[in-house]
Amino acid sequence: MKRTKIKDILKNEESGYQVNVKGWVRSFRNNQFIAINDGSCMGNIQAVISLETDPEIVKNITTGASLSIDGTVIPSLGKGQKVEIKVDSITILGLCNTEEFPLQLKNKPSLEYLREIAHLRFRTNTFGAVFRVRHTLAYAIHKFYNDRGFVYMHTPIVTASDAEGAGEMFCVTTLPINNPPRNEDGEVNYKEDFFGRCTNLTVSGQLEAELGAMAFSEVYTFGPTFRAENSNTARHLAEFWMIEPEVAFNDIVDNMDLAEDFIKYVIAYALEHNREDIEFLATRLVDEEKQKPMNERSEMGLVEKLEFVLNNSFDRITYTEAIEVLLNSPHYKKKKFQYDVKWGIDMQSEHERYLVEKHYKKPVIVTGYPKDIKAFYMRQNDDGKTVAAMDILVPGIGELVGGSQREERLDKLTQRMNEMHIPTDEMYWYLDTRKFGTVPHAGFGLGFERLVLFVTGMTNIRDVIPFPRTPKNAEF
RNA sequence: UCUUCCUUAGCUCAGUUGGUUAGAGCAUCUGACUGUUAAUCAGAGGGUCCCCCGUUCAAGUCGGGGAGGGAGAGCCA
Repeated sequence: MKRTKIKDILKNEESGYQVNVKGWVRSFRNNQFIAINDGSCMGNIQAVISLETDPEIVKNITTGASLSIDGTVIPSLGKGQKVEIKVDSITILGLCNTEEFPLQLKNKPSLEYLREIAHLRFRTNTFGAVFRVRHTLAYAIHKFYNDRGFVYMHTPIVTASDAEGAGEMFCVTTLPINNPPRNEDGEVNYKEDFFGRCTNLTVSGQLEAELGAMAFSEVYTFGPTFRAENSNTARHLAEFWMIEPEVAFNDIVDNMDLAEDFIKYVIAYALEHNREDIEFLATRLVDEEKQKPMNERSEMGLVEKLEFVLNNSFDRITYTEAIEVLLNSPHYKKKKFQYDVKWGIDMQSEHERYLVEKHYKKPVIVTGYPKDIKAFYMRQNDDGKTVAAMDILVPGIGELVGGSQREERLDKLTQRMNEMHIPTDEMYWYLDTRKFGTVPHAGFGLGFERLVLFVTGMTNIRDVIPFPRTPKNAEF
């Protein structure tokens, strides 16, 4: 018989038909009641076996074992579920030795412990929900851009471009690490390396995406990026996924509109299609926050927070206004900021958090940053001091999006590159876009895992990517 | 990389002023159980108290060093 997904049985609530179900045992009670989960949804189906079932089989129905069950869907005789399966025949597909199985669901294992058994943690309610939501968000991202006529562009993972200077990079080489070939001056001779030059894992697909935008008008990338920074925080990974749309003919305001529409679209899509998972994560969050003192708990539940974001427009302020808000804040006057506030600073997390969590209490888009704290490719404003950059700051996460209108004027761009000591000769291919039919254009980058954090209410980024890569950790 | 907290049974945690044989709940094992919902009931087994060095008659407990983890910070997405 063809397998039926548990999600479909639970959803249509009908009874009186034969099914085959396959999945893993979540619990087995009273020698009769098997709670089976196949990952298709949060819920388990209850399969009821007869007390005359072969004791050899009953013995092997243990938490974690995999089963195939044939039976009839009937209205449940007990409370707690509408339908259940009356089992006709049962096959153990894979045994699970309970003495060795490290996942004891009844103990509510900590997230930290589950991280150590990341290969098994998908079998918990929490991680099941997180990774179903992650999938839905990824799908919604492609759907959003596809529906708007964007071309999904695959930018390279291995790159020779180190121009952006967006942090430390991982070197990609096939040279022997102990004894690499060297030039006369003692430097490693990359001419003998696989690509004939020094190559790295990409830190961003933006520059390549700009090349695509100069032909397709609107493109986006969605792929892995790598940073070899020694950052040990709940918001950083060495390997993470980033979405980077790039749109020709867009200015900074179009860019903000796109980013806001995009974020709202994917949140709405997840709320619609993974309501049950998000509601479970919401109760999980409430439980977790019970450990915290009152003043550190969230004011809104997870679902309310997401709906609030959907139903309110993001506040849009300039960097200059943001600094004024900070300078006029009671927090500043009581000298509660650790870092000084004045025009020209690169705002610290404490400043961003104050703006977004205490002052505006919703997502905020900050534009017009000082040019000296931003990248070379951002378009210079007429004031000569600021650039058309935009960051979207979100409660609990900080910077979710960073983007800008790009500098499309060749002379201004090369001048800025020279000032910042970026080699224009190596970047000829990038500058060619400005030489041959340049147009105003804009784009942004959104860290996928930070989006997943926001939507799931999880607080550590290692818990929203299946196999996190962080300093000193690449197991599994 | 910095600050700070933590590390005791498979998991989550108690452990008093340094003092006999280190405890609990859950999990596991054995048995019971014809409607359970984190099933329940009875019994049993289970410890390199993170590692090293030191103080002491005596260290899970005190001191120093190291490792691992959490939270915050820097950098950023």
